[in-house]
Amino acid sequence: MFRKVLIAEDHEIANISIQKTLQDFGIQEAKYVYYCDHALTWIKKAQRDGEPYDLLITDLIFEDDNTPQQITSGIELVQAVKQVQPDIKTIVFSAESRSRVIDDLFSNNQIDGYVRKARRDAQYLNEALKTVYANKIYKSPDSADGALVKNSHEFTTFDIHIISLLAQGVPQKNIPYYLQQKNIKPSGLSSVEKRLNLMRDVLDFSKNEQLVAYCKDIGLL
Amino acid sequence: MFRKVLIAEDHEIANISIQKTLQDFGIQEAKYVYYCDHALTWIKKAQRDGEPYDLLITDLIFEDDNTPQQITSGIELVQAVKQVQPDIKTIVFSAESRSRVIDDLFSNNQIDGYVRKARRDAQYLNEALKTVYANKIYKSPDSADGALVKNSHEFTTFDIHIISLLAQGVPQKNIPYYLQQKNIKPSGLSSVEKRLNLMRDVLDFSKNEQLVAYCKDIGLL
DNA sequence: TTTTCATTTACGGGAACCCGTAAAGAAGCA
DNA sequence: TGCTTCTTTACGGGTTCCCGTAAATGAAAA
Repeated sequence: MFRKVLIAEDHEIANISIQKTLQDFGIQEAKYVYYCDHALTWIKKAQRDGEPYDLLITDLIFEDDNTPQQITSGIELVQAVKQVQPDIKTIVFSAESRSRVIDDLFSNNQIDGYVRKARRDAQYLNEALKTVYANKIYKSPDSADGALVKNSHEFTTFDIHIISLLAQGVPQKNIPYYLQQKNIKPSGLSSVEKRLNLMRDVLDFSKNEQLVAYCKDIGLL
Repeated sequence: MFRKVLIAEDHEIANISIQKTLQDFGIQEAKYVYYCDHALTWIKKAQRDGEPYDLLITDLIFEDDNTPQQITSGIELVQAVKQVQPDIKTIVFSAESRSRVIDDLFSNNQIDGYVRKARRDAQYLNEALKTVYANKIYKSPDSADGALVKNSHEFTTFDIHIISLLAQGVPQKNIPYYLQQKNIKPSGLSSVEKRLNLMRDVLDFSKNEQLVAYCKDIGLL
C-alpha cells in the first residue's frame, strides 16, 4: 500500500475522515494540509529530501478565506505538483457531479482517481486507494456519467457567454458589441438570437428567464 | 453534556467525522443514520421507550438514491421531529451558505444551531455543541455574514410569486391569470409591471433576467 | 478559379415588454 | 352621503424581442 500520502482538503470535517480512512489502511505517513500552497510546499520538500510522496488526495474547490494563495484550486494544484513530480498518483475527492468537469480531469489533467462526495464516499475512497495503488484508474460509480442526461443541452462557451451577459442585464441587441470586445467568433445579433432559440428549443423553454434560472441551478453561472 | 444524540447525514465521510467529534466529547450514545426516514423512526422509538434523544444533528440536503423516502430534506425532518418531540435540540450541519435560507431555519423552523460545512467546521461544530447545550443559539461565524446587504430589497410574497412565474417561463402578460388562480390580491398586469419596475429600480437592474439570477443567488427561488 | 455547402449576418413584420399617464375602485373619516 | 387619499387597473406609444427568410461571407472540393 502507499507509504506517504498528502491530503489537501480545506474542510476540517472531511479532512478528519480521510485521515481515519487512511489509518484503517495502516498508512502511517500522512500529511494533512488545508491550503493548496502548503500542499505544493510539502511535495517539493519531500522531493528534495529524497522521500517523495506516493499519493496526493485533493479537493477541487478551496474556499477563499482572505489568506493570499498562489494556487486556489485542486486542478491547478495537480498541474503544479505534476511538474515537480510527474510520477505521483493523484486522487480527486470533490462534490463536483457534472460529468463534463470530471471527465476533463481525467483527460487533460492526468488524475488517477475520482471519488465524489456523496452517500458512500468513504467506501468508494477505500476502493479508490486500492485501485489506484494497483496502477489502475478509479471513478466512483455515482460520478459515472449518463445519470443526468435527460433532454440536457451541452453548453458551449459561446452559450455561457450569452446567458451570462443576459443575467448581467445586457440588452440582447447590445450583446454583439460585448462579444466583439472579447473576440468571440460569431458576434452577429442573429447568431445570438439563433443560439438562444436553439437552447430554448432543446430544453423546452419559452423565455430567457428560464435559461438563466436553469444555468444557476446546474451551477453554470 | 448531551447524553443521546442522533445524526442524520447521508455523506459517509461527514458522518464519520461527526461521530469522532462526539466521541471526543465523551458522548457514548450516538446513533448514525443515512436517511431522514430512519432518523424519524429512531426518534419515535426512543420516545416510546422513555429514553428520548437530547439532540438531532442533521444535514439539509439528502441525495436521492432511488430508495423511496417520505422525508427528503433536513428541514422537513426537523419539522416532523419537533411534532413528535418538541423539546429536542437541533443543530443543522450543511454546506448552505445563502444567508436568507439559513435565517429562515432559525425563524420558522426553530433550530438551535447552524454550522456551515467549510474551513473550520469541526471546530465550529464543537462550539455549537457547547453553546446549544447551554440553551443558547449558535451560528458558525462564516455563515453569519450580512455581507450581501447592499441596496437590498425586501421581497414580498407577491414579488416572489411574480419572479417565480417568470423563471418558469410564464409570459408577463399571462401572469395576471395565474395570480387570479391563486387568489393573490393585486392581479392586474399594470400592478405586476409596476412591481417589477420597482424591484429593478431598487436593485439597480435593467432586465428581469437579472432579477431571476439575483433571487437564485440569495436562495429566494 | 469556380462550384458547392455551411455558417454568419442583414432585414422586416408581428408580438411582447417598458413606462408614463389617467381613469376606476376601495377604504377611512367627518 | 360626500370627500380625500391610496391602491389597483386601463390604455397608448415607443422600444425591444422573436422568428422566418434571404443575402453575404467563408471554407472546402472540383
